Amino acid sequence: MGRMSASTERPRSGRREATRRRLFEAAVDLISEQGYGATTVDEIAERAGVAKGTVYYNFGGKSELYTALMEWGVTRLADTLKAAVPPSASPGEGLTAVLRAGVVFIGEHEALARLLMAEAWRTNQAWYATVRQIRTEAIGVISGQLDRLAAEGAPHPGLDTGLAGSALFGMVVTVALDWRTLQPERPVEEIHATLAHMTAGLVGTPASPPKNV
Amino acid sequence: MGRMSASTERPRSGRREATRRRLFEAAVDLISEQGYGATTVDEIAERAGVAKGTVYYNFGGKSELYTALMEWGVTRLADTLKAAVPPSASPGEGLTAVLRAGVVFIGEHEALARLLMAEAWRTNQAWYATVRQIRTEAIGVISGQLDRLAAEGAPHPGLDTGLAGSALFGMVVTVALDWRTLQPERPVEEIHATLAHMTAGLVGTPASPPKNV
Amino acid sequence: MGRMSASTERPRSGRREATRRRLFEAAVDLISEQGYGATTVDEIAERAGVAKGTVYYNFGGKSELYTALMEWGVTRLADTLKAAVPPSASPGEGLTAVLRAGVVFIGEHEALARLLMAEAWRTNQAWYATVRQIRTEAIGVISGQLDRLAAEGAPHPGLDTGLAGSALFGMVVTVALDWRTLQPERPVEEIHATLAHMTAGLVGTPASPPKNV
Amino acid sequence: MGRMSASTERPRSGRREATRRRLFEAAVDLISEQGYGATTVDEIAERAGVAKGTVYYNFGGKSELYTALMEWGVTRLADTLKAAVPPSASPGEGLTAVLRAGVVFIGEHEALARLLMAEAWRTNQAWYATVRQIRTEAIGVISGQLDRLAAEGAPHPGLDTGLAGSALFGMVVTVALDWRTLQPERPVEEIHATLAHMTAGLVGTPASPPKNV
DNA sequence: TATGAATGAGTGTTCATTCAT
DNA sequence: TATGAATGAACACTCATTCAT
Repeated sequence: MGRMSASTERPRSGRREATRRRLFEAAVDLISEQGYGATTVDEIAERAGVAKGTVYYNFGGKSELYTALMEWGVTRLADTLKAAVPPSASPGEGLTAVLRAGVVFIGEHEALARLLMAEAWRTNQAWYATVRQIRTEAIGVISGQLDRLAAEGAPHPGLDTGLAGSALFGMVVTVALDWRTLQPERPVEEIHATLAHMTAGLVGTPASPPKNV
Repeated sequence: MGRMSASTERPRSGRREATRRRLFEAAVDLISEQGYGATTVDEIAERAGVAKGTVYYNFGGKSELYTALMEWGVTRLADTLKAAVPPSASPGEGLTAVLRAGVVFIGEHEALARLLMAEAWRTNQAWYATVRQIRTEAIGVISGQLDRLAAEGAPHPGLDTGLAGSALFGMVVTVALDWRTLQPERPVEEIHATLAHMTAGLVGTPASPPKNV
Repeated sequence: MGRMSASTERPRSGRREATRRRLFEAAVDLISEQGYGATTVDEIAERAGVAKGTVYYNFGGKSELYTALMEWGVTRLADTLKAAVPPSASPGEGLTAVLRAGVVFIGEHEALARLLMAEAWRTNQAWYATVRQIRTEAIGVISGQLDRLAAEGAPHPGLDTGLAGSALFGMVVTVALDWRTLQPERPVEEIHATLAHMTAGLVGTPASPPKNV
Repeated sequence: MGRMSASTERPRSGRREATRRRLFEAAVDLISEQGYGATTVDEIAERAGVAKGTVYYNFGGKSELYTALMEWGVTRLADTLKAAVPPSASPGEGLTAVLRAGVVFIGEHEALARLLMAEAWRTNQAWYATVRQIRTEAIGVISGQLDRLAAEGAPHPGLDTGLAGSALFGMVVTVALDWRTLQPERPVEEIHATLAHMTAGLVGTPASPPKNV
């Protein structure tokens, strides 16, 4: 937060909050398509339907807008993944659910996912810390399920669940983005099915006939 | 006399070819560290030890240099992966070998891998076609091994090997970059081992005995 | 709010219009002295007392500024010529008046006249259409008087008044510019007198005393 | 072709002279269309079919090439006009002949004529002196005929023949260029006829019957 | 006599940022 | 709370010129 001078937090999104949201949406679309450097503040303001100065009034600058954007978006991803695991789920079910939720989320927020991958390893950017931290959270949700599997004496005792979480995260994002970019007409179920095949060995599911779960 | 010969090829490397190579090397380093937008032509020329005009004389512009760079680099990746599969290898061995080669390559060419992921889904860039095409080649090598597995009646009959190839590609790049970025001190063998665990179900390897770690 | 109003017109001159005018004035002087290619945007901005970016904010680029300039200037020429013919004038008087007005205008706007001649037949320039069109207007005022003369059964029945207008236009501009460039100290009346001599045959005026013919 | 290094002037145009001529021709066309500033040495060399360095080897630089060009071209104009007056011609016939020769010359050397008008009043250019001097020569031929007319007690006793020569020169060039640019399909005779009409008053020709066409 | 790769000062243009309204 | 005219440092790019071959 941080603007807000005299009075306290105002929950109701007045004119200001609406402006910020419009700027967010304009920025995600443009930056994910063109990249941060190639997207101008003019473009963002124009697509949002406001004057250029308004960007500065509301966010202080281009990079602050971008950081806020990443924070906003990636938090939603982490929250979505966390919410995807039913409390009663078995570890295997939990893992499957998380991966499915990831695919669905990316299908609905392609732009954000593209940004996430583009910035994930660019360590010398101002917003790297933000991206990394929340990316870690997202991966943590996956690793959490792997830990539960391991605790149950799952197939691979010595598995490095941290690294494996990163692996599954990369797998999900890559598959989902390739799907949206190259074959957007395919039903999401086919994507899920492929991922289920890929992780069958981990989950301990008999590969071909997924009777249970 | 004096005009270009028929094709762009120029057999004698001579002065010009040497200059181009130096510019390539300077550009990969700088752009992968700083990003395309944040890298200036002046910097590239300076690191290559040539005058700025030489960049334009040889490549025509910044973006053309970048495109040539991507083509050059990503071709090397695809070639490396292709060379990684011994002719006599079983499908399972072949897949394992490809993934290992991918990790090794990325370990040695982080810069390139970062660029690859950053640009992979940025469809409106001038160089998108180049990146996509050669990325497809790289994934094709993986999918090829999966096809061989499938032909042998591997664990998952209905597997979409194209999508699965993309999944494994994303997994390998993500893991390898996370390794280099967050835990560069870990031995490469631990990375291989984790990937082996992840793909055990596919390869049909008895999951339990990962003796080599 | 905030976007452009319907047309490009902007009723309140305000700050912006003042800036544009200053840039115009700076540009005419500099370009007519040095030529378009030899005049830099920096120079124009400096003489106008604004920052370089302001040129781009207001005109979009150097060539657009130049086009606007030509349009502005040449429109003034055409307007001046049109206004020079008193409604009650005879055709002969009208023609004389137009030529006199042309000489006076050029005497006061050498810079513009030089540009006009320099660009008049440079057909592949961005601003050629503009120059040509308004030049045609100016010539049209002359041709109009010639038409009236012809209608009165003037000396030369078969005269191509369009071409003749072009001829007189070229004559006036050439004489006026040679005057300003080579003999600026001569009184304007001597220029008028010479032109009157030259056109005496057309106008049918007793050229002082045209005893014969 | 020979080597032949250390001999004296070679009147016969060897390889070198041919190269120079090709460069001349390329340069007139390009510069007259685009202007001096907008024409690059690369373009000139390419159109001439030689390497860029050859321009420097033969002329020393771009502006030297241009100066040589102007000198070459404008000398030809003056010579042509001088040659156009038969020794036996009356002053009136002589003037008519000069103007006709001017139109014909410009019809065949449009490019040169455009340059002449574009540079005629640009006093701060390196080649201004050249242009002015030879332009003066050309006008001198016209003024010469006017002087003869005046000496015969021609229609306008007090005529300033210097200024009048300039006027006729401008008239001829303007008409001829407008003809080539806007109505190139018209026969040259129509242009001559119009000019004859315009100068009828000077020449003392009975206006109505322009029998000679 | 000619070439063309290389140069680098100079220029047009962009764009994040400021600020008076 | 929002605007948009103005800014100027930074940048991509141009092109006349040089020189080793």
